[in-house]
Amino acid sequence: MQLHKRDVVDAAMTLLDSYGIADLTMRRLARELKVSPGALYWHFANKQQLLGTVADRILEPALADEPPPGWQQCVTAVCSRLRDALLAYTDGAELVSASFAAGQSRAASDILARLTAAATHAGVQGARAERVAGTVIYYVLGFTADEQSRLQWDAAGAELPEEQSVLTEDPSARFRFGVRLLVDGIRARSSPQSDVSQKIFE
Amino acid sequence: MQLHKRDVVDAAMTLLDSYGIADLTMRRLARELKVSPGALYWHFANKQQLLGTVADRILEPALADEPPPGWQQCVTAVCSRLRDALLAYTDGAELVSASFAAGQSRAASDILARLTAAATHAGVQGARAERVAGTVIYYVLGFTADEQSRLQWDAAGAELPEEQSVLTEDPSARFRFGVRLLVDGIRARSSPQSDVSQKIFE
DNA sequence: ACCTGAACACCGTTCAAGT
DNA sequence: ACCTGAACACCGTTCAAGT
Repeated sequence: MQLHKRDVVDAAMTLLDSYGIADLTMRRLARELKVSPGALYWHFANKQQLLGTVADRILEPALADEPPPGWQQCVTAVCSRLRDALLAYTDGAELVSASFAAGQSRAASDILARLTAAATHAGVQGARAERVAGTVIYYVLGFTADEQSRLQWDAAGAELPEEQSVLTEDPSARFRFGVRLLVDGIRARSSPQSDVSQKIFE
Repeated sequence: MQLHKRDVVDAAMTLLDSYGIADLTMRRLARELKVSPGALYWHFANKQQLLGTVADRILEPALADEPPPGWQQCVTAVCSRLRDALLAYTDGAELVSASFAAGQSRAASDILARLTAAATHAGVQGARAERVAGTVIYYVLGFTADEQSRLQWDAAGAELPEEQSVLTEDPSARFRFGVRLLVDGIRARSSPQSDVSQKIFE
């Protein structure tokens, strides 16, 4: 029977979670679907576009329900749901990072929009709210990609060197710590009159 | 005459800056050096290791002189020198991000160490200082990779859509804004008695 | 409209064999 | 010690031709 976009993305998700991003190739995907490689190019313009669609699916659960009211709770919730969604698939963070950077994921843009709204609600003026949202996203993607690569390196055997132990212990706590750092920063940004750095840097 | 590690890295830097990371392949590099592809594997274990060495060279200017005293000035200086170093080569941010994530760049670790020292100096306790340093690095790499990709997309023709204009205007100011956000966060973290979020989140 | 088959122009890595 | 040549097992993408 006919090949649909949905089937392609389903197969891509399975491939990704089973073997990782390096094995998510157009040829491998075609083989799994028992079609010729060229068939995929009827449904997707190129690999980047396909990966963008995969990214959207990974991020779906992170967008499932409305974020809570109150900008701090909103930022915290959006970040932790984003991280959870990324961790749910092998190499999820790496794939979404790439698609976000390439501007190929609608879902990623939606998440950015929620963070921007939260920053505005926190009292950050106009265009600055977008910058705040960007800063937060960079952190979550960077942190989670790092966490996930260590996790997988770890799972694939081998004791960790002493030195790295502090970096792998309680990632959730380390993550929340960074989020709070950003929230504290936003609070300081949003009320310039109480902000010492204004004098120093501007 | 003999092929030395130095020559390989020199050629790699030229290739990177002229054609970007996608064209920095082992085979292309070998062709440029007029050797067989296999020759490179006498000097480097694999491509990842070679890219790590390239990352170290990109970061060299960022480590050239000691950071200023005073933790805020130190964080600000390390961040802006890091960004400058990354922007000096085509796809520099992307390459260094990958090598940093893979733990293949000594220079990247050195920069992390400087930020950790600054955080400690700011009064952040023990292991938390490393987390702060990580948060800052994720931001700088994420921001700069994004900035650079927009720059290059831009340079390669095509007017930008209205919507994206706010994201491309004055990147240096946007960058400093994010750094200040982090600095403000660090200040709040370092003096918990004056930190409202302690009550809310802990 | 949707897909096959085959081609094009590449990859990273290995390794016997040469000097 | 250092490098060649050739092979192995792949890539993404295109496109005439088929149904």
